[in-house]
Amino acid sequence: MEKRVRVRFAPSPTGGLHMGGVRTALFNYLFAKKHNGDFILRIEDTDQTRFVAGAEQYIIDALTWCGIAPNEGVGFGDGPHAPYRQSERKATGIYKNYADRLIASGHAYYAFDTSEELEDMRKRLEAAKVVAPQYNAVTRQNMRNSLTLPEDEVKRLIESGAPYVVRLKVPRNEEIRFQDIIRGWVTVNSSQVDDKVLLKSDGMPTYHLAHIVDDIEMQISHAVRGEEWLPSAPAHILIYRYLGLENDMPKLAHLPLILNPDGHGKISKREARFPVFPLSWEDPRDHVPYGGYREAGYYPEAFVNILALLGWNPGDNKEIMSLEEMAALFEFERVSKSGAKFDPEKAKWFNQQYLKSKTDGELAESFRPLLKEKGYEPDDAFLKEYCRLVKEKVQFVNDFWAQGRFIFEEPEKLDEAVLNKKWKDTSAATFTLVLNKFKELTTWDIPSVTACFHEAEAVNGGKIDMQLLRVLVTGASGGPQLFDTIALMGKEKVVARLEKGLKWVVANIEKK
RNA sequence: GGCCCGUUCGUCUAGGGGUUAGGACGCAUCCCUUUCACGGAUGAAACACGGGUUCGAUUCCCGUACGGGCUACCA
Repeated sequence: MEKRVRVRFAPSPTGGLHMGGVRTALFNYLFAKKHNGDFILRIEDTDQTRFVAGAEQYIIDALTWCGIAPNEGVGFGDGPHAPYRQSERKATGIYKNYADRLIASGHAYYAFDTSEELEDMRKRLEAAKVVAPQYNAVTRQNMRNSLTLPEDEVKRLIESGAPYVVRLKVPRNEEIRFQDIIRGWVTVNSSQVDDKVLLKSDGMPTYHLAHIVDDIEMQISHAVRGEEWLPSAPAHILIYRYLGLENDMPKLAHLPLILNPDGHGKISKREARFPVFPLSWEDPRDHVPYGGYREAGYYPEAFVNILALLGWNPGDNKEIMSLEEMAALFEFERVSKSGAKFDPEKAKWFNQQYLKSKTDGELAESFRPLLKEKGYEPDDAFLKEYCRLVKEKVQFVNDFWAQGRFIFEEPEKLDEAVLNKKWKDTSAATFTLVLNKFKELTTWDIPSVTACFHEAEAVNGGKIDMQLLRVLVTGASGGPQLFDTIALMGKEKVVARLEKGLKWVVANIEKK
């Protein structure tokens, strides 16, 4: 019988969760949803030296914002396997129990080497031109551990409280073969694997031991994680094997990494010219602030959509998909093996697609608070119309203000490039005519304003340059639909702008 | 350096022994438009290289190159 699908996202709270981590969480989420399984959040806080206050809450907030909340685990309600924080699980003695089992069966051992002794070993090996210095089947013979020390000495050391670690006893030369759902068969020789530390001298398990114990205990069916774990997977296979759990271990899926669009390597928060965090993040240690996708104006649906298509696709050409649609289509067989460079331009396009699908009312509601910050609180009808005009021009609600700011505030200057290019000796008379026509107008709406302009053209005896009118009224060479904008601004404002603009242009622009 | 993983337009990717190698972003041109966009159409743009296997390879195999990851009592 197939195991119930239970997957976990297991970050360590060492900082803000970046977009790569979110994507790992997302794939876990999609897979769980597709199979009506469980999605668990487990916090892997076994490294006390790297613990960062607030990081755990950030992870919870980020997953929530993205709409991919786990249904079990830290921050999302305890399930049958509580606690879900490894530091708390350690208190139950669970990790030590498993380590003891490995020691009892002869697959793990105590090591008493100090960090200086380890350092010396590495130096010695490097001096001897050993390419990959490591604590392994060969070098452990010369170190202080329970395999080299007499039994009573080991006993004495432990009883005296001497610090020790527990290491995995990796065989010297053995082919380790395992299957990855995404990559197929992977083979590594055990000579490439070092005697990994399982239990640290502070009693905490390392990732290698802890995640295996927890995946077994929590009955995880699939371990989905980043490609950076591929090299240590053989060691993990060995641990499962020595524990007699190879048949119960989760299936493995190593996700390709998200790469920097320019430059090299995986995405780094320092050099990126785009947000790398879902939510803004400030590390309490150095107080360097980083912007987030939320603050940049991305819709969570868009953000998650972008991420999903970085390394996965449904097989047809569909790109805009809801979480539900993606979950229905998701499978690891369609996850690519190679890393994907993130394209910030395409990310913006995705957001634009989502923005275009919103109603004017929805847009008005999301723009209202931003506008209030600027000191303006127009009525609903005005705001909706504003959004209708401006939405076709932008990718983010955050840009709504800049796009139509001139409607609220007088422009500081008029676009001189356009004026210099197009202003003619007859222009002043032409636009005075337009101004006067506008002044006479009693009904001020889109059809009336449009008709009024056409009347002016009739009197003028020819087309009147709309871009010049645009500059005179709005200051800019481009912007939303002109007549619609003029109608929205109201007669008083338009007339005043036109008068003032005309005066300024006559005094400052050279005629053609 | 060693080990592991990878390599289709600039980017994300579809495809897969015989295809005009498809789509999307971006870019260019045109159409729509008396302004600005949206939209529509079109175009430029890719199978890393060298050997095999085969009637035939971009697709399978092997090398090389390039890219990425790992190489801690970090995850």
